[in-house]
Amino acid sequence: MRIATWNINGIKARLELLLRWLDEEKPDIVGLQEIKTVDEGFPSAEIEALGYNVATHGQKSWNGVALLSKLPFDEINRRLPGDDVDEQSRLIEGVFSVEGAAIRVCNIYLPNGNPVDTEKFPYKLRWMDRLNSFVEGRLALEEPFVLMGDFNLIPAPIDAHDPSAWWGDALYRPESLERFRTLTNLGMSDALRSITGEQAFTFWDFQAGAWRRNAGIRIDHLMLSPQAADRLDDVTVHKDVRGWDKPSDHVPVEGTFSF
DNA sequence: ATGGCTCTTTCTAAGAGA
Repeated sequence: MRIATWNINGIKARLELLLRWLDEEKPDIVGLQEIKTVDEGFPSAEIEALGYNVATHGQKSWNGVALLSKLPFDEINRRLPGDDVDEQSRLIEGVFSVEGAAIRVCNIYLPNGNPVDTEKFPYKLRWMDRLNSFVEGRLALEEPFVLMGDFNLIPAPIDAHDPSAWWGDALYRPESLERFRTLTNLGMSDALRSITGEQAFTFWDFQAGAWRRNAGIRIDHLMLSPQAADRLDDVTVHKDVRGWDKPSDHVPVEGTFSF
């Protein structure tokens, strides 16, 4: 089974790109972030025509996440628990049956957190604290659990073309990295880093010739419970998609699993 | 090499992204 995450940066502007990639790669489960539309505006019919079931957690203008799956959904969960007044649509989770067992796939769009001297940074940190509490509960289920998405987090110096340029940025601040380490310490492993020590970027800014200069960062991740990590065979970063017409600034990251 | 994009909106300029 192949499970992918992709920040699509606006589904309306990116539908042709998504359909082409789905048609070429035919992944089993895809988590999209930044769909930037309400649920009613999501082009489900075109995606269902390629054989996918679709679940969305949309929001007007900003944020918004979706799950696409060739397998039927046994369960769908929306919203990150822990703050009843948080209006931002940043989490959708699906449960699927494979070989008689449950596989849980949670798709997130973690807050960016910039600028750090505004309310956006403490919101990011609180969101990460809530996420870690949520993950603790999921790990107690002892299931194959994939937590994937745009984490807006650079895990280590190797994950940026120029780490020093990110010093002080919410994606690389000590407070953000500390909370990401907590996620790892709870038992979630970084799929790509468990496969390779090589540098691999997932985002290149639209500005300043970042793609041409390969001035990227790695912020899109698949984090795995022990039961999912045991079944991981490979991780592929679909870097070529960044060079397609009207690309997103992020590319798909896909894990291949033996279930 | 300090270069400067692309999305959204009861748009037409401004906020957000990272």
